[in-house]
Amino acid sequence: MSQTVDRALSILPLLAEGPADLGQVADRLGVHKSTALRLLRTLHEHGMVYRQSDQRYRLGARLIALAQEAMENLDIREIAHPHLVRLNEQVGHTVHLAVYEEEDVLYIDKVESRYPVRMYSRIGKPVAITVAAVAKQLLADLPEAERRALADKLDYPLYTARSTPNAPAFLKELERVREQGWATDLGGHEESINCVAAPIRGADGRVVAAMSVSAPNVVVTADELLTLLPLVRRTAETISGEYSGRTPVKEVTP
Amino acid sequence: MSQTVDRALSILPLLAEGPADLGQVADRLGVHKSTALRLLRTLHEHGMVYRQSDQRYRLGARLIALAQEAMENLDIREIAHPHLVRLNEQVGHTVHLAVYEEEDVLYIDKVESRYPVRMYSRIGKPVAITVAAVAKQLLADLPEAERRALADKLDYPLYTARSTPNAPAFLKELERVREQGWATDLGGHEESINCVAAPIRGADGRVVAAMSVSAPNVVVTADELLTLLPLVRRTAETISGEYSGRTPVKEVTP
DNA sequence: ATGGACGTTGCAGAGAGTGCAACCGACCTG
DNA sequence: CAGGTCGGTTGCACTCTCTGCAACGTCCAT
Repeated sequence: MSQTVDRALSILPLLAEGPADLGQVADRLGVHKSTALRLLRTLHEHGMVYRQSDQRYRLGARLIALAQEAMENLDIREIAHPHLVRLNEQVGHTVHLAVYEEEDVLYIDKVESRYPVRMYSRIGKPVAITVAAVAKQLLADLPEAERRALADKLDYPLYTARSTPNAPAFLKELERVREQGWATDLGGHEESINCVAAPIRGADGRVVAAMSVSAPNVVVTADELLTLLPLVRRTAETISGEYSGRTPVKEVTP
Repeated sequence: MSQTVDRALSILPLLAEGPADLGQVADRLGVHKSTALRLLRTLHEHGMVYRQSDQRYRLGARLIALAQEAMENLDIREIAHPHLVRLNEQVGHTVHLAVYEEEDVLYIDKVESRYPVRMYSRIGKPVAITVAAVAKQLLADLPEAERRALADKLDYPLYTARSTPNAPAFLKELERVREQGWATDLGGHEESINCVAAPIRGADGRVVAAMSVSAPNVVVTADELLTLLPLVRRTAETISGEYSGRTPVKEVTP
């Protein structure tokens, strides 16, 4: 809608790939160097990009700090956190909280496994959308049309032999998740890692977030992990209650 | 430098404070509603802001994902990580890695304590710049003029009785850190938490990052923590060597 | 020296962004 | 249910801002 801002913002994902110099930025934007320079300068003033010692640009600290604030302000995160911790204390495995937002699924909270073998993931990191249990859980709740459109648009990388192979399979899986009210990922992302996920719903019944418990095969088998499902669902249910205001929470004097 | 982009970027920190509606954004920017609308639309297209169900805007998922990528691409982080993990295995306490960048100090990596009592901090979070050991370590290396200018500009919140109270005290402290080559925070941020930090230097000798070990009083006393100093410094030294290319690291075929 | 690569600056022209005013729809209120 | 208000949205004419160009400066390698 706004050309200048559009161009400036296009620089960011470009720099996210790695540092680039003025010429490279100008080329990839398809604008004159002087134009790119002015845009970069403005981004720089706001701390969104940083000029490293070799004069090349990379993403800046303010961007990271902003993202941090953005996450801390998500109230679902605040409400869910203590419950995630408690669940982690009970089961010992890694617990994740994720949200869906306009074609992205992001982990927004994580409590680390107490076992030495841990799963790699990071808060803020986009989730493997076609296979992760939380992603399935979140997408399963989209309106039919949106779900189909998204499924068609996605890539289906074969992380493992059990990864979701294509759109029809994905849609079928989402349908199942929708009906049963929980989701799994059994080695679809990493051969040896299984997850079970449950939905967190707002007052209107829509899924606002999803949480999951993940554990590697070497610690518990998939079957053993599934026995935790009732506990996971109950936790999600508790969080839903608190989030939607059904459960009275302690008042905070302003 | 570029008015439009400048305005658009100014919206982000504003939304970081919490969700806002169109009118509020327009007011705080000092522009007409229609202008604010167009800016927000552009930001929205890039996923930098998100329109929640009550029509208000908040920061979007793409911003968080971008920041994530930005951090993963910091090569100091990549190099340091295994060493931080190893140190954590040896001492058990929380290990942090932080960088300074244009008036911000950020944690860019963290390995959690293995003790149940943990320190609150988060990757990407701006550090308490006037008291944290890593912050002192990083600022101590700034050129004299810049250090003074920054010290004057900062606020000196009294987190505890031992917090750095003002600019002169801070500068004196930085001077000491500079000379001794390590830094501490003994209850200056949180009454019961102590940290020791050491610098990581690039090939030119400049400090590029700082690392620290933090532990609460209830686990080890400040004196006990200080006995770990040689180990911390040695680790920092090893990372410096690898980062500056003095230590040959395994080649990666392109 | 000399050429090239890269970043930077000043300028004039034009295209993009701006504010205005009117519109729309939702929501209250009398 | 008419009338008011409030918030978001749209079309338009004006003009201010951004753009690309060309020239310049600097550094490096030849």
